Amino acid sequence: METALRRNGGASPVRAANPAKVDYSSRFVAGRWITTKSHNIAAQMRQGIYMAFEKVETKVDFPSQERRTLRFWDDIRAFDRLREKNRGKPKWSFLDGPITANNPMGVHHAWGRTYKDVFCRYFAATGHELRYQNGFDCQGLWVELEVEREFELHTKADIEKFGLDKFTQACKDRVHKYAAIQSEQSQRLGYWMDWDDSYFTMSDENNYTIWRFLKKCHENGYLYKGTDVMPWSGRAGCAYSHMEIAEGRRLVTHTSVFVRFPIRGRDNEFLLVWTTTPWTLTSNTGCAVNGDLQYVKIKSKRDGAVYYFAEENLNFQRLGKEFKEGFGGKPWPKGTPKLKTLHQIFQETGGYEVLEKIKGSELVGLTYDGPFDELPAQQMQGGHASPAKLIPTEQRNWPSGAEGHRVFDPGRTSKGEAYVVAGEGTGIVHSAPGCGDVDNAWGKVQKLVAIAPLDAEGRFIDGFGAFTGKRATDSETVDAVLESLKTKGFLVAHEQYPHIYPHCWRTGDELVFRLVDEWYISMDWRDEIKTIAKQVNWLPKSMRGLERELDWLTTMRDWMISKKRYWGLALPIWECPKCGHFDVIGGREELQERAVGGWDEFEGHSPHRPHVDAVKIECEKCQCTDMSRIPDVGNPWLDAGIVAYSTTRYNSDPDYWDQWIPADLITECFPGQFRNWFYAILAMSTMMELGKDKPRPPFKNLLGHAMVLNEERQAMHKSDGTAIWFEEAAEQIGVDTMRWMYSAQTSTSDLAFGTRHPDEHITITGDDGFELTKTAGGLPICKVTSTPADETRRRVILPLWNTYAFFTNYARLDEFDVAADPVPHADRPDIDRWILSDLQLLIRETRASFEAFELPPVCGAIERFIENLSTWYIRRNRRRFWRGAVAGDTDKLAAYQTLYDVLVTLNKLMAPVLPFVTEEIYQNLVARQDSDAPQSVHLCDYPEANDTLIDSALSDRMAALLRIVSMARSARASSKLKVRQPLAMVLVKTANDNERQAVEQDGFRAHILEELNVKAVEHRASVDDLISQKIEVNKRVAGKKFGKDLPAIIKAVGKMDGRLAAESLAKDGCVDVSADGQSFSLDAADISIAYDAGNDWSVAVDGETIILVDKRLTPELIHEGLARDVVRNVQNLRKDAGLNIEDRISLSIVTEDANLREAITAFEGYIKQETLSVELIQTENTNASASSSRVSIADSAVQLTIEALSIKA
RNA sequence: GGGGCAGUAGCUCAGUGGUUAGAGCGGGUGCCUUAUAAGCACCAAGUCGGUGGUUCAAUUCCACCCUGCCCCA
Repeated sequence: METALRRNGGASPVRAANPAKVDYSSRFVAGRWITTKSHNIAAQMRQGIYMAFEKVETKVDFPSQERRTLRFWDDIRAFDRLREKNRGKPKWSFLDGPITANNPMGVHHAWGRTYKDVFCRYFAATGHELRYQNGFDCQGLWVELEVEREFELHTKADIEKFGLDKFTQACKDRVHKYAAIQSEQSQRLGYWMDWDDSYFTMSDENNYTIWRFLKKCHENGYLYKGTDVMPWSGRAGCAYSHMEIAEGRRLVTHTSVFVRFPIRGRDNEFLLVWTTTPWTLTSNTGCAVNGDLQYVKIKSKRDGAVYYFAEENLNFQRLGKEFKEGFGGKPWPKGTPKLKTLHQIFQETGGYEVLEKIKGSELVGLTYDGPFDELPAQQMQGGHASPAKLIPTEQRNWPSGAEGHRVFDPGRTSKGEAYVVAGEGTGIVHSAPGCGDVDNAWGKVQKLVAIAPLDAEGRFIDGFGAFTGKRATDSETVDAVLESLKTKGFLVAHEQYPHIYPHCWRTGDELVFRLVDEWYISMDWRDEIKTIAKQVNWLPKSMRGLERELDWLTTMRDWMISKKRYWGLALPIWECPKCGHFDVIGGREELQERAVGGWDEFEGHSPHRPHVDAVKIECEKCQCTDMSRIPDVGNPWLDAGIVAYSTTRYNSDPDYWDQWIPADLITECFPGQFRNWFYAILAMSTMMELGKDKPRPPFKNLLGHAMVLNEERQAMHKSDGTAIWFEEAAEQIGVDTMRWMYSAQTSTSDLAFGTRHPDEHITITGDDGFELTKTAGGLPICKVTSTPADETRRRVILPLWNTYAFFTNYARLDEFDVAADPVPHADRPDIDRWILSDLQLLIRETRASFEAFELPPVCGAIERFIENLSTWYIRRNRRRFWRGAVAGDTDKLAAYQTLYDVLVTLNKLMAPVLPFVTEEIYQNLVARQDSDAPQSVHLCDYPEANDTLIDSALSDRMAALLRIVSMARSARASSKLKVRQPLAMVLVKTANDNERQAVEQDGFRAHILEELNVKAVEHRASVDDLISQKIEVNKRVAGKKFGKDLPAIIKAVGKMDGRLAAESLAKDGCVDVSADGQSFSLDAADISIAYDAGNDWSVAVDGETIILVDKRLTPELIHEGLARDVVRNVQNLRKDAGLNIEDRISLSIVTEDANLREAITAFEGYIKQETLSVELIQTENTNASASSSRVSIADSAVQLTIEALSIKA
């Protein structure tokens, strides 16, 4: 049952926090968020007021508007209605990867959550029933560590004193607290989920389904207990799996030592050994050499001691490259000296001589005195460990460490590479099977005992003399080891050695290596997982996800699933204290059946420590009734890996599971997940399917995305205050903008989101009375800047909004009726049919990209469309909207109907990505006009392309027109005549039929005339009679080629006929010139062709297209240009005076420039019409008023005065 | 040490065995505006990481090397 998933701890705090039931803003009234009465359209819609378009302001506080839209959705129960609408329709299954419920959301969480919401909205809009189940990841060390911090618990002993019951309850409480906060924040993002039905990985259902999985592993023989030397954190008190240590590698400097081991049976001869972890020398039992390697035998002059080590190491500059270049971007630590070569070390101590060179194989079999043979641990047969059972039975009669020290050759790896090589060390490797994983493996083969020196806290156990009780990683311990080595004559040299060393990724503790028993799942079934992985469509393609996952599956070791901690999955492994037999329990019922004690104590509790630990079962082998659960908890990736089964009622309702799995989509941030969630869910699902006829993958499509960085492209960290909290970004940037940023970003590229300014504490306020000074985590709100967000707003949100505002505000004035009979499509002008055609293409493209789970092309196509709409369609058609109302003006009606349809459809196309602003637009454009329309844009069907409206020939012609206009603008610009100055003529030598039609067809030509402010445009087959071509030498390129001959070549080229040269270049690709009696061939790189149209024409050339603009001015043209200057200045004045666009004015103009006065008189009608002037008075009196302005037109002083009249248009 | 990916303009990145290698941002200059905190046009000395090789032709294919990131050891 799904409900079982949130039964934990009885109460359901998420329900209580759910704003779908509680007024969104009221939660924050106490001290922070305050909401005033709504002014937006959505608010009016709630009251059922239908009327003409609401006036649209062009300056909008988008975050405030978003908050009001959230309330609107609550009020109309928009999400519930969407689910009702789609109930019973074909299923589309999204499976959520659980978010760690341990802290409030940061801005980086919003990327994946945007993807999730966008696809769910799209597939809902295309008529699918969805499961809207969000998930919280609850169990694991990260929660424990936060709880430890909260209650100031420093060690595992502290926790046990505190009480496991209390401790795990505190962990549950923390998870519930942050799950509630994250739910809240997600809703602010516009994430539509069933927030009452979130799953929690700590739920009974989730844990028992993992039990079932583990039992299946056991039944197949894949579960085993092993001992291994694992990276271990003394602070956290647990081993780290190989999956985890990668997270915490840091550059640190350790004291490394050169130590000499006296060879037994030889006088004054030593093995030279080197290590960066001197404390492990206490547990040395062997030395590894490479039998094929050349070794050297030298004699130190100081004391006559003889040393053996690899020949290559004598002069090897250790870390030479790192000293110069640093460690992968991290510089060599300051103050750490350059490392010495062995040659230097021996020279500095009196010099040495090389006695002979020998093969490594000659060293094999030598025995030696170890550096700490006096310790009891070194003298114990079979080695030493605590607890003693860590020593495998077969080893218990092996000779003690001190007795057994021996030189051996470990040979080669499975890939055929030698284990021991010369280089950083000495070619003789100190081996401590109790302190290293490779050493441990060698020891088993060589019969060298393991001495495991450390306890759970990383301290020396009994048997280590003065070291017992000391922490291995403390610097005093290192000093004590050095002192002891020195006293006993073992120390040759020590140094500061920088290297990348693993650390505990949570506590920062230096990891040590410790012999432990842990539980593993064998990976002998990795091929089965690969088969499942291959059934998944890994996206984006360029992530090469399948390859990366298969790579991991090939190389990964057995999966260590145990952790010696408290808060997590109780591993269902019961072990017999008498005979060592273990069994795995597959569920609660099975446990109850097998229980022979402790059930009462467990009954009524979730399967967590400590209560589940009380249950005892009977051993099938020895019939004792004392089998107890192992104290370990599970690896947290087990928790997240089972959700394809635990959240879909696999155990209780197989039909339900069958309908929803495989899921259509999962999507997560990919770095790390190939070996974490992606791996865990694939592996666990494979096991659950094992033995079925048709094993199914848990999901069909996997969409990954990269990481969020700060604007300097560096990782954001909570610790240094650079991580941006969700609400800081949401309320400063607006979530629509954020969602677009994430959706438009190439999925595989990290997003340089923005910068948090940790020292700039601010209060965010909104025009809805909103006030926010603290984050959900109680921290001060800091200023966030974001260039990509500003860019997105400028490029997408504002053009959309302003286009909408343009339409709406004119439609209001004109009382445009959306229900009017449509002007037949065939009767609409070219430009209308063009934008409608492009709109259909846009619909096709967005649908196709959504279906392919590719958001960047959706956003890219929409951005291009908005740009065309805003900078071409609207700009070209403005006058159709400005015209006064005339009965039967179908052209104007066509313009309104076209733009209306475009906006309404575009708005629906964008709704999944920008749910807020599209809702606002929809309410005004559609819902307000039509009481039968769906109440929300998110209840509308996604647009479908009308193929009959697609006219590709028209699109091609429009593209040709745009190219011609762009080129002509360029020609005009080079003429230095501003566009306000009308010109007589533009000539176009066209390159193809589309261009020719664009020039000659009325519907297109008119745009050229207006756009360029010219009186005529003509097509010409040739313009050779008007322009000349000039060839010039590209001196930089040609100079390198011709050297000293260049001056003569330049001279010769200057005399050439430009047209012939150009023809030659076009035909042969070169131009031949003779200079100084020599012949040179110039190619295209050596020369450039300039077009010179003389003084009368200005020219632009691109490929075959040539455009000429007539620069000759007549007095009439000059007058018209002046008149347009006047109009422009009056319009500015109108704007400054705050007049409405429809207000009439009285205009008076004072100037002494006779030419200007003449122009004004000649174009009086035009000026009055354009400026809505009822009267135009030219006087010589200066009558300054508020709406008066002195301007300069054609270098003459002019005073313009306007006065608003109360006459309406 | 092994494997993978990447290295192209100040920045972020497209792209290609074949004319003069592109886009956006940033910078500069000019223009336009009765929707737009906008917009438009133009301007730019790029060793296409390096060295060899294949080829008529290499930024593109091959080899080696350097650098960065990721994975594994």
